[in-house]
Amino acid sequence: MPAKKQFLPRPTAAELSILRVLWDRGEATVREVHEELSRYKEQGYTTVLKFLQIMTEKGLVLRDESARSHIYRAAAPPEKMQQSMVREMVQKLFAGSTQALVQQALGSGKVTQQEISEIRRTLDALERDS
Amino acid sequence: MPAKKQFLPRPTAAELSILRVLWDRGEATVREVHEELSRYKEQGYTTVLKFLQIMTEKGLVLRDESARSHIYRAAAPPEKMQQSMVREMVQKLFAGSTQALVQQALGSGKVTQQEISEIRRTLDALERDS
DNA sequence: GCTAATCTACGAAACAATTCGTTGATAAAT
DNA sequence: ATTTATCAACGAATTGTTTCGTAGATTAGC
Repeated sequence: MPAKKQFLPRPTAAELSILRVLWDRGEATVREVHEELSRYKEQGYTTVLKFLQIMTEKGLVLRDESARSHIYRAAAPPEKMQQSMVREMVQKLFAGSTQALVQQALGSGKVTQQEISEIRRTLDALERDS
Repeated sequence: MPAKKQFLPRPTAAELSILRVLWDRGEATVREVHEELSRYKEQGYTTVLKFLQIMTEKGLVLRDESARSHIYRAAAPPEKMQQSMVREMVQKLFAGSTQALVQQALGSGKVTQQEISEIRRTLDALERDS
């Protein structure tokens, strides 16, 4: 039995772009990931293959080897990765203040009226729980 | 005259930890930065020196060489860096949705009652401006 | 069956990030 | 004035990231 990794390693930039494809499609072969990424960036097939092999070792993706074309999927859902990376950013860049991050994001990003309402509802729920 | 960098490069993890010290203190010598970082991580003096030299070349910090001990300060205020890095994270990890980032942050980080109120005021202000 | 195409695995090159030893210069202490 | 401490500069070793060429195996097409 292979040892399960206890916590997801932080993906590099290139690894993250691959994870996005997998999250999007659910699962994919090397060829499918490569075709998707090629739309944005010139990249060799074996480059993508190598990354997926490395990511398998790191525990970032899972591989189904039953067919000749191995099928990959992300080891964790996007929410888990988002949580982990947001947390890291709050610690390292916002001195631990979640609020500071939220204010920064709201101040510099586009947010629709409807999204504002949704955020309000989240704040309501947060208050109720405390 | 040295060419001014048009946009701040993204700092690496190690560079970011140095920037935090500089933002905290306003300015510092290599020794001061080194002493501060040594509290958390064993690190050689010349390692910190090297980083500050590299960061000077990259345009991340500014150096006053008038005294024997050069004095460094961050080239940009923390807000600028936060904005730039939050934007990148929204694009690469939240499919461009600022709201998704905000929801994720609120859901997993500690936020006090008072901070919630402040965020509400920010939302109010956002609505007025649109 | 033979040839093409497609796939994984391997290795290594190219590049970037991190670390620190050594050197020579300057200043401080004696 | 001589020794000692402190400093910036440099170069290089080490490690991590990104890239892809080549080889060998397997499948598909003829």
